[in-house]
Amino acid sequence: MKPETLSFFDRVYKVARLIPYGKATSYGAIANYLGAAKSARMVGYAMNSSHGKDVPAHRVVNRKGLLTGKHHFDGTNLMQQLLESEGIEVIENQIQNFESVFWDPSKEL
DNA sequence: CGTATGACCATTA
DNA sequence: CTAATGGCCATAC
Repeated sequence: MKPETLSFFDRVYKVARLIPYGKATSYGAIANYLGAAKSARMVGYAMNSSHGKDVPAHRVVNRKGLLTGKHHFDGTNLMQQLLESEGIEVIENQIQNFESVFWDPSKEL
């Protein structure tokens, strides 16, 4: 019931679903992997549209590991809880040891 | 159709 | 060092 936007969004969703458990990536990393390093915003916007999809948006954060999009989740700390549930330490909406859980599609794939 | 905004990132001043 | 700006694509009004 949603017209196939068929764009970066679809590709972003695919990559987002490829994120392994206990890992997280950044918008720019995905955009870079898609060949649109300057379209990091689109990735974030795609997540916004990912509502109702199998896209683990909680595993996608900004370059600093900051849960910028946590505000878009159901609850206020839902995103943080999900990440912590995966073994990722999150404090004040910021992922600790981010590089430790950073998953770069461009490198892993 | 044109304008404004958005879960960002990198560069330049 | 911090602050400001450009770029990208899609959605909403």
